[in-house]
Amino acid sequence: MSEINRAVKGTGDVLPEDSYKWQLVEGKMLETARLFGFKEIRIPVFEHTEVFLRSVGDTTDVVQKEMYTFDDKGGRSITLRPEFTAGVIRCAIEKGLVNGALPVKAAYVGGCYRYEKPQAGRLREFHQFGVECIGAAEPSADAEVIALAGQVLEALGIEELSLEINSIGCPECRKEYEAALKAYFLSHIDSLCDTCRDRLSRNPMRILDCKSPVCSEIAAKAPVVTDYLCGECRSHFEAVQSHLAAAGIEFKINPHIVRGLDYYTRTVFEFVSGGIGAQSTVCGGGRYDGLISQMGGPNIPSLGFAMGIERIMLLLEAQGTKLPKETDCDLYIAAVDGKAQLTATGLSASLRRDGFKIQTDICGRSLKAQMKFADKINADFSAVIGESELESGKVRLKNMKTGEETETGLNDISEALREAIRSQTLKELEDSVLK
RNA sequence: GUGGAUGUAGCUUAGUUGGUUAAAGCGCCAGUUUGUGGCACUGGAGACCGUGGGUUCGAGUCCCAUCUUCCACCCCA
Repeated sequence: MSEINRAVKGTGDVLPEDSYKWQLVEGKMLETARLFGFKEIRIPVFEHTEVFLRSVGDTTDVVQKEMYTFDDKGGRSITLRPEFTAGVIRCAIEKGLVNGALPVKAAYVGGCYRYEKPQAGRLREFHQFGVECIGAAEPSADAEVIALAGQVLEALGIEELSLEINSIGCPECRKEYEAALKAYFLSHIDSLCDTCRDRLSRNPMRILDCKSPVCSEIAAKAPVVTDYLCGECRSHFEAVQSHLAAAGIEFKINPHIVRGLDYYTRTVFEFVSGGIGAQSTVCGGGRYDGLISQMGGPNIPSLGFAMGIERIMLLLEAQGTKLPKETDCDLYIAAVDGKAQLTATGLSASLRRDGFKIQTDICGRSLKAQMKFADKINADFSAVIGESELESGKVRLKNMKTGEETETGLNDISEALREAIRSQTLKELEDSVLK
């Protein structure tokens, strides 16, 4: 296949038959966010490159090797968003939200772009749902944001996830910790793997979650962040835990959680799953108190999380979760000849205005083929228009599941259809209750 | 970016030690006597065998390169 009929590497399509799943999942996410007071924000897919350099951090992998950056025709350096936080914060500062009533609670859904080597659960265009809670410093805010993430995952029916939390302190206490960590790993430098030796100078905290058996054995005895937290950070972390307990949320403290974006401070957390291979983090987030001032805004705190929608889809798939699907077609109107088709066109138009999902033949097929098609698209009811119907002014509504037919006037079809749908759904409801 | 695997009709696959017009199931379209779906039967369309080179009288089958997808690492959602 040539380029013209091949999707770009690491991108995917959502087909018409599958889009309802995405609508359902995204709808559930935003709906749950609203329960917590988070309203949807929509920001551009691209920003000035500087926005990401300043926020995500210019030493991170995301910025150094994964951004889609280009110059536009006006000579501006533009980057496709690799994540949402930077853009949301930019918007909040630019539009003055940070000077208004706090906290600002914003939720988002949309595509992100990272030049990565694709594999299952990791794409070049992927989609995130997430929230930003701006201007809330209290530990209860951390707990609320974590609770929201948890409730979204619960509402989607995702099973067997574990919540892991950690505190990586403020810039002050982290400095001390990193020094201690460096000293510790330096004493074991001969045993560390190559990548970890490299990490020692750049970001020693990353060694903590190295998968190599030797490194993780060394890491297990390494100094623990939480022992180096300053008084304020320590009591903040403890209070977060109390609030999580009060909200009835189970969690595990994992001192090895390290987030790869520079802006994180204090609380960091992940929801991790076992079932979808190496890309096990379904949701990640935390606090970033310095980010807004770092981006030229006032000195106010902020926090949030993001979850990968494709990974959630993978989980739902792996669990075998059946997402409820609405009917695609209330009534299929079949026509036996050209004259009848004209009537069918008129009838379709008027019934659609009444809010029904109507399909009729637009391929010039035989009656039999039309019925087959009605069956294929799962039409709930069908009706045939032909000479006798045109003469008598009456049609029979056929229930495609039971085969039952009810006669009605051509002019009363709207009411008859409404009634037929109602009694059918009632019947199905009874059946499901009896079961 | 590093390592490993994969690639045959829309989908799932078969294809013998390289040998004539590349199979099957599902799906799609049409028909089984004229106005009714699901079942069955019959027929049809649909594949430059991922792509480009090479070896050979001859390659889906062998070699090289390249791309895709997948797996692990890296990183992250």
